Amino acid sequence: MEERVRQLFRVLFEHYGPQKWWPGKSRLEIIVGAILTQNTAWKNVERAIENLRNAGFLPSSDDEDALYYARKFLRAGEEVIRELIKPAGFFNQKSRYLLNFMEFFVEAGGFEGLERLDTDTLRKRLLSLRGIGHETADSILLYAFGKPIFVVDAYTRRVFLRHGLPANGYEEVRLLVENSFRDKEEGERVKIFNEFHALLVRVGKDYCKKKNPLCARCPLSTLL
DNA sequence: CTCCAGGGGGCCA
DNA sequence: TGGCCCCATGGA
Repeated sequence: MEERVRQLFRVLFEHYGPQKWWPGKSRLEIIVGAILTQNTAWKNVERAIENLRNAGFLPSSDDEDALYYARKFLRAGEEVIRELIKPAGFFNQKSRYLLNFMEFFVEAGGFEGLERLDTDTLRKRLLSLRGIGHETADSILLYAFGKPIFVVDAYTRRVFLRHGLPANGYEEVRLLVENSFRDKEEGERVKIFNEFHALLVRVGKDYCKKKNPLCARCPLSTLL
């Protein structure tokens, strides 16, 4: 089973190459994007992020102080944020989710404070926030904090199901992938999980839509 | 017109 | 846990 997981990764990486995820100019922007992209096309998230940037709510790089921008969210309030993120949909919920996170972020002392926590504690703190479920929490851990956590999404489940791997329980799937690379160094696993998730999204978009299960042209078809 | 996208919460059994 | 409904915009 674990060998099959490693095969999936190998074939995808050899076919597509590095995906350069997560797109974003700063860690705070990555987190904002992770919340905005919930059940939403990335194209629409880009518009919302562009609106936020033009309004001065996002750092232009990690050299800037993320706490300054988080406080700016809190000062602005729901109404302002809601209008800016409208293109990303679900704006009534997501504006609250963003402010929820920013409040948590400021109280925790920003990245500096959160980095003092061990990964398991940080994961639990994130999951306790309204609007941050398993996938969003793990996306933040992997792409904004560089933790060796694999992100399970709908595409992962479709591909795994098609290839006879467990695809139901979130934790079951996540731990299967993480265990499949446990012999690697932590830094190497971060790179692998980063690419693996992005590659699964890529192959899913190309060949594994909801109404279009994997067709014969899928690069993974050779493994079936 | 319908379907769906880089989900999550609430409710129910 | 597992199923269902709601949330909302914009592209295909």
